[in-house]
Amino acid sequence: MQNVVALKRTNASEQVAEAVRAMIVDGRLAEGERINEVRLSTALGVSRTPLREALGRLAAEGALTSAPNLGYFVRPLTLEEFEDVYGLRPILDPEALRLAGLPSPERLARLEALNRDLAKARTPEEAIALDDAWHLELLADCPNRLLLEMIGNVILRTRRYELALMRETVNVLNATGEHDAILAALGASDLDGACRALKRNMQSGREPILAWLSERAPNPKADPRP
Amino acid sequence: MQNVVALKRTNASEQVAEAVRAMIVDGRLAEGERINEVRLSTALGVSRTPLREALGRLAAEGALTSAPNLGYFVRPLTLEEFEDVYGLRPILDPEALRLAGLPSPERLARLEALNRDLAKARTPEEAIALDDAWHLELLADCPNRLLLEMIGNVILRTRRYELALMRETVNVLNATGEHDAILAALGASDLDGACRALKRNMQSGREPILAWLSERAPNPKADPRP
DNA sequence: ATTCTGCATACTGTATACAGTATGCGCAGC
DNA sequence: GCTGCGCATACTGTATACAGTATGCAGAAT
Repeated sequence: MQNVVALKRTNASEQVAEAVRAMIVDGRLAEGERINEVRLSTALGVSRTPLREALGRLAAEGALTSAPNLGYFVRPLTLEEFEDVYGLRPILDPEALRLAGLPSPERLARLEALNRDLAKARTPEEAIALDDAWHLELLADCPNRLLLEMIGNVILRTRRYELALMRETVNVLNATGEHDAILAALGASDLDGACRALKRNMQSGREPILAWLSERAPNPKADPRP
Repeated sequence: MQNVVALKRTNASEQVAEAVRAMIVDGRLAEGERINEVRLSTALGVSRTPLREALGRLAAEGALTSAPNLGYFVRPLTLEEFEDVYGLRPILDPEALRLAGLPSPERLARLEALNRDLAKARTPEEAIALDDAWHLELLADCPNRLLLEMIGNVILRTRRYELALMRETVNVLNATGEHDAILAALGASDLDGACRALKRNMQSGREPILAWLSERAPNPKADPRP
């Protein structure tokens, strides 16, 4: 693992966790797939020990599931997890915004710039990354770091669903209008209105994914064991 | 936490994680204490590998912190974490109750019984355990299991603070009245009123701990490195 | 042809060995 | 006496070895 840029971080398992997390959210590890520890560890250039520690952390985060004597599996995309994960953001995000308070002019300008970039995004990956960045920027002043951490985790879990939908159906995320509404309220110093608009924004992404999920019936070729 | 039923416990690291988690919340491992992996693993009768996997999970849960090349430390009780953790429950719990809806008569009866037991509790440990059980029972019908899991984790993190306060000052938790108010609203089918009362209940425990925390200045004898 | 049984194989779970880094103490130098 | 350097020690981070369990296949029995 010495080929990784700078060894500022002495910790291999941390880097491995990051790498595997990325492989999961962008689909290089398919949903339901069983993790072969030997293959994956050699592919990453580390031994099984740090890989397993990383897998354990990812399981705690919800990206993986584990089955005794079978090992780890990439968590399948299910209606149940989707309902849970998407049900949380309309709760968490508005509260975080309320705690963050009205944004500074600089932050407001960055939010508007990000939103313009989002309108110009062409690939699903780009659009989702910019949308996520916009929301994290919106909440950056929230003093409750634990709440922010939870939101970050929830964002990662939603990303898999959004990516899967956008790749299978050419549905392009169009949240710039909703973002504008939030920014307008913030510009008018209407924090409460912004929270309400944010809540609506967090609920609106739900329907298309829900429809797609419930119509694709059983999981494609995923190992359904966990 | 997420393994509610666990049919077959073949897994050592899981049991180790549970054991160490208990040692942390009830104070057998002091706040800020550095974890000696060799000592702890032999004390638990396992090797370092499963212990380390457990420690990694506990770090992900927030019970431990890790420092490169120094290992794991029991997370110290800090004002910052306290504000974060206690700030979350007034957000999460009422939303979970709203999703759970009005309780069945059986659940209502169990809640009243638990509350009577709580009124008779004599030790801090007993009172806290009953209070936690009451809240989990209140929210048991919440369909969002992920939200429940988060609340469970937050409860564990608050428990350390409540225990520490009650052991150092003879302050006895007295939440039965607030619980009664919630139950009264639920009995009158006033879900919204119950949610508001629950929010107040979640905020009221804050002040005494806050006062105690800010007056005890620097950490007692804890290693402040992490 | 089908089903059951036993074996070979592959992979996980755990223990242990080894290397690299932080830490504390003693000793030299001032 | 005080400070700085260097070595000894202890502990973490990682690799590897070993044991136990699940899985798939082949061959026998029906």
